[in-house]
Amino acid sequence: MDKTLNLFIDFLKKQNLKLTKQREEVLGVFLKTEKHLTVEELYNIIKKKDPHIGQATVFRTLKLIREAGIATEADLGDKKIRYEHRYGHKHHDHLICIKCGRFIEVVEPEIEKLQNKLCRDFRFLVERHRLEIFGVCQQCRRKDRRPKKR
Amino acid sequence: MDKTLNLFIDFLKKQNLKLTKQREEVLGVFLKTEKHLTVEELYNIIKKKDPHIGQATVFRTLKLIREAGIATEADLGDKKIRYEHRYGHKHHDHLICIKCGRFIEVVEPEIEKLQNKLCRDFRFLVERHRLEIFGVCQQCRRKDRRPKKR
DNA sequence: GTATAATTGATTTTGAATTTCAAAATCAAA
DNA sequence: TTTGATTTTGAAATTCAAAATCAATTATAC
Repeated sequence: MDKTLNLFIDFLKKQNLKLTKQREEVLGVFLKTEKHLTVEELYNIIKKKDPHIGQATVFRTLKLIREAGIATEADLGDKKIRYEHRYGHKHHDHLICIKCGRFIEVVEPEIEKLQNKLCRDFRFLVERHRLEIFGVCQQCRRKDRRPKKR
Repeated sequence: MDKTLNLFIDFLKKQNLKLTKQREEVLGVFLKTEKHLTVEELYNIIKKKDPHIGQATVFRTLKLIREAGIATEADLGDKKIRYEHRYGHKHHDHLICIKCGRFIEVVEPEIEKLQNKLCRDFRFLVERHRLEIFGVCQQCRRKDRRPKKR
């Protein structure tokens, strides 16, 4: 947490930006919340602690947090931009259930390796990547197989 | 092309929907255009041939085309939904340049295999997946290295 | 043909993302 | 301190693609 905060402070300094209490609070709550949050969701959480904070501040700070490399955007199928932080999480991909919206975080180092190789072949300098696999999760498949008795 | 049209007709029948000349035209132009199109872009192309067509029709038809499995959504970084058709294209992933927006279509069968294995391990029934790698393409890297002479 | 059900397209509405701008806060220099 | 330049904030407005609405039109089964 403090390590991540310092990372953020360093980033802000580099950009000639200041660490304000709002920015610190947005980062703090964001890191504490283990969810893939939209701007609005995070805003609603923070509003409870500090009713004076504005949506625009949350929006802007979340953007800074992403630029600082502390968060990544995730797309879980709805149209909203979701942010997930990396504090306590390594890079991972997503299996996303199209029935229930549930998602599973997965890592397959072999896939990562092959991706990097692929990019080298194209002389392509990777910054980040995103792999989303859409389908039906185990629970929903079971439900489909055994529909409600009547 | 005709094969794809038949696919679409079958899909429509299954849903109790009708094949209209508008729907046929939208599909036809969409398949002919080798681009990752937004609704608006496709609308503008079709409008030239048939000025009476409405944007809503293109929007709705594109959605049907996707539901029929003929197109997939692609996300090239801007916020707009882009559609790409599969006619003459196998499944592929994208390398997307964050400098110039250019993208490269790539396939790595080993990655596909590993993805499928991963899903089997999680008893996850794959419908589709999307892999986007963001970074800097070869051309832009060259430019960065040799900035304009002065 | 007629009934009925779906489709169309101009238009409006929605909603998330983003911008605007005046007020407030920050901070270095006087 | 006080000042002045600069940044930040937050309420509100704007933007713009996506989606919904609805009366008029069209396709299809009967």
